[in-house]
Amino acid sequence: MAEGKPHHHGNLRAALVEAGVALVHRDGPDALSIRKVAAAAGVSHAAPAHHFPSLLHLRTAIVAEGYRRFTASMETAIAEAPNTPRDAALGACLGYLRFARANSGLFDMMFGTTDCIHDDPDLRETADASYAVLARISAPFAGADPVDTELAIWSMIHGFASLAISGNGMHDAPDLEELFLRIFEALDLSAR
Amino acid sequence: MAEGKPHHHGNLRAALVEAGVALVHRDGPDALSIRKVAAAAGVSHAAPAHHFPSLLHLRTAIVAEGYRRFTASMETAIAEAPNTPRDAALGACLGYLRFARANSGLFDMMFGTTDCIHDDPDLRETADASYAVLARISAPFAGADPVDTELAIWSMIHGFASLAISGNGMHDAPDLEELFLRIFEALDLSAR
DNA sequence: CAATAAACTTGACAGCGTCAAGTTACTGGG
DNA sequence: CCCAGTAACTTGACGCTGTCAAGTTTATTG
Repeated sequence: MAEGKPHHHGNLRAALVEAGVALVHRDGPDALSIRKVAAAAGVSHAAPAHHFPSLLHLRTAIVAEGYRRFTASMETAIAEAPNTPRDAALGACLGYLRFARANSGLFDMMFGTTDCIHDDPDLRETADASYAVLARISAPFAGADPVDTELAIWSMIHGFASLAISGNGMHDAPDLEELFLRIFEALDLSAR
Repeated sequence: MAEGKPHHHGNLRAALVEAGVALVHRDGPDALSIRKVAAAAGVSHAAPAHHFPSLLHLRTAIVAEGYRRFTASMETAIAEAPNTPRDAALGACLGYLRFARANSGLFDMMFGTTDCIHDDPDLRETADASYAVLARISAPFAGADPVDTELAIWSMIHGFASLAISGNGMHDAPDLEELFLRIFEALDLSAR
C-alpha cells in the first residue's frame, strides 16, 4: 500500500502544513508563503504545487489542521472540568478561549472570510467535528430548536474570544478567563 | 489655508482610501494592494508612499474609515428602532449585523489581529466612537461593573456577526436577523 | 527488466511593497 | 513679479511572491 513514504521527501504534504502552522504562529497569517514553507521543508519553491494547487489550498489545509487542534483544545478543557452540563459548557468555552489566545493567527484564518476554501472536504470534516463539540455541550440546555441554544453559546464565546485577540483594548484585561466567567453568567441557560 | 486641493491630484489621500474600501468590498482584503489603489486614483505606483509609509498604514486608514461607517450603521438602526432600552440595544445589534454582512471584507480587517496598526490615533478615535455606541445602549442594563454588560452584549453580537459571514454553514439561514432575535433572548438583560 | 507515472527541480514571468533619485507644480518671501 | 524652496508625484530598480512550463530523478507496476 501507499502507507510508506512517497518518492523523495517522505510525506511532504504533512511537512508543509506543519511548517505553515509554525510560520503562521510565529509571524502571522500574512507571512505565510509557499516559498517559505517549501524552504522550511527543504524542497524547491515549486514542490508544494504537487500537493497544493494554489496558496489558497495550502491555507485551507492549515486551517483544517487548526480545527483539529481547536477541537482537541476544547475536549481537553471539558475533560478537566467537573462532570456537570454547566461545567462542561464552560469548559468548552475555556478551551475555545485558550486556543484563540495561544493561536491567534490560526484562529484568524479559521474564521476569516477569504482565507480558505469552505467547500474543501477535509476542512468541512474538521470544522464539523468542532461544531459537534459545541452541539454536544449545548444539548442539555436545548429549547424548542437546539440550534438556538448552540448559536447563543457559540456566538458568546466566539465573540469574546475574537474580541480578546483583536487588539480592541480588552487585550490587557488582568484575567480574561475570570472575566468570561462573569460574561457567561449573562447567558440564561437552564438544563431542561 | 490648506483647505483647497493639494498640488497635483486634489486630496489623493482620501481618494486612495476610497479606492481601497471599494477594492476590499469587491475583491476582499487580500486583493488590496498599493499599486491597484494608486491606479484607481490615476497616480503612479509610488505616489501613495507620501501619504501612507507602508501598506499597513493604508490598511489602517481603510479600517478607520470602516469604523466610521460601522458606527453610522449602528446609529441608523438605533434611530429606526422604538425608543426603549431594549429596542435600542437590539437596534444597535441589527446595525452591527447589517454592516458585517454588507461589508464582510472590511469587517474582517477591522477585527483581524494583523491587518492594522492598533496604536494609530485616527483608528483609536473611530474605534472608540464605535465602542461608545455599545456602551451607551448597554448602560440601562448595567450591573455592578458596566463593562460586564457591555462585553456580554458585544460578545454576543460580534460572535453572531462573525460567524454569520465566515462561511461556517450558517450563511444560508433563511432570516439571520430573525434568528438573532431569538439568540438575543438568551441574554439575561433587565433594566435596573 | 522496461515503461509509466509520480515527485521534485530549474527557469521564467508578471505583480507586489519599497527604496532612491529625478521631475513637476505650488507656495511664500523678497 | 520673480525666484528659491518644498511638497507631490514619476520613473526606475530591487528582491520577494504565486504560478506556469519543461526537464530530471525516483519508485512502482505490468
